[in-house]
Amino acid sequence: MLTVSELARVSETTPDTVRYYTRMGLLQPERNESNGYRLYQQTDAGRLSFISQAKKLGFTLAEINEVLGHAAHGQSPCPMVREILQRRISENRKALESMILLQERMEQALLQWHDMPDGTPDGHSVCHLIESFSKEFE
Amino acid sequence: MLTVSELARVSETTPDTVRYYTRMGLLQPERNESNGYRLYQQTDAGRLSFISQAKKLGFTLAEINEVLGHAAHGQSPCPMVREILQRRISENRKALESMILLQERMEQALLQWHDMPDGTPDGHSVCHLIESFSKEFE
DNA sequence: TCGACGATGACGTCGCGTCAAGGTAA
DNA sequence: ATTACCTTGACGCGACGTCATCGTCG
Repeated sequence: MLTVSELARVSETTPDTVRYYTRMGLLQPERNESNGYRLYQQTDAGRLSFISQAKKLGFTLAEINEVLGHAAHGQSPCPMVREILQRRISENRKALESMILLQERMEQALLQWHDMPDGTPDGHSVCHLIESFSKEFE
Repeated sequence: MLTVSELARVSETTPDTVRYYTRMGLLQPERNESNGYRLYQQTDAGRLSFISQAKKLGFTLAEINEVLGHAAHGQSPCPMVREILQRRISENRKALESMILLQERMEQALLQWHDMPDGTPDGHSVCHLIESFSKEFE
């Protein structure tokens, strides 16, 4: 039986994270009745490593929790796992595209600003760099 | 003088967002003393459009607030604006790289799983798809 | 006795969205 | 009287991190 920080150590994570996963229901330790300490089994280390692998594949904790729940009922979680990954891939593709657009906008702005002077704010303008750049889109 | 939703309409945003920006100090409306309603000036529409342009350039609301603060003191916010954008560009580059790595991991996993059957969970395994994939890294 | 560990609970991150309970305007 | 608007305040998101205050272990 392992305490929070023992489990954290063998799993290369932090006690705070172990407590957080426990709060979210991903780990269900027993309790030492005399002092209330959480007590984990050796198999929880495997569970934790499963969790971090799934996170590396882009799964959210809520999704991992579902997967673990299905597995605990003896049902194969594999079809669900495939679906989640499909969904995450298309979501991520969209997010990537908009981040790339942002990056291009930012780099283009810096380039444009290269030869522009700084200005002093007046009633009409806050920062002409940003304002001039915004007119590109109109 | 404009109410929240009037300002929201001319600025193509929502009343909730206007109230949020106000709460964050980005807008400082007067108040109608008789009913407490927020009252914005026409120039706040320009301020709001400045805010959304800056957001499109990757600025956070906190940063925009700083920029507006400098401008209000008559100081040129332009040098700060250049620095922030530089910083944001390198941060974004790192984020992009890790998202691309994630995307590659996810796509590789789906490919590998294509010819693998679903499994039933036992004591040693939750979902062999995820577990088999994790072994790639060891 | 002391320092490292444990517990719970609450609050911070970011940019809003949403909900409730009520007052106001036309 | 109805409906659309306004107010404040609180809570939700995701995945923890951190802090306070306290009890426990070796």
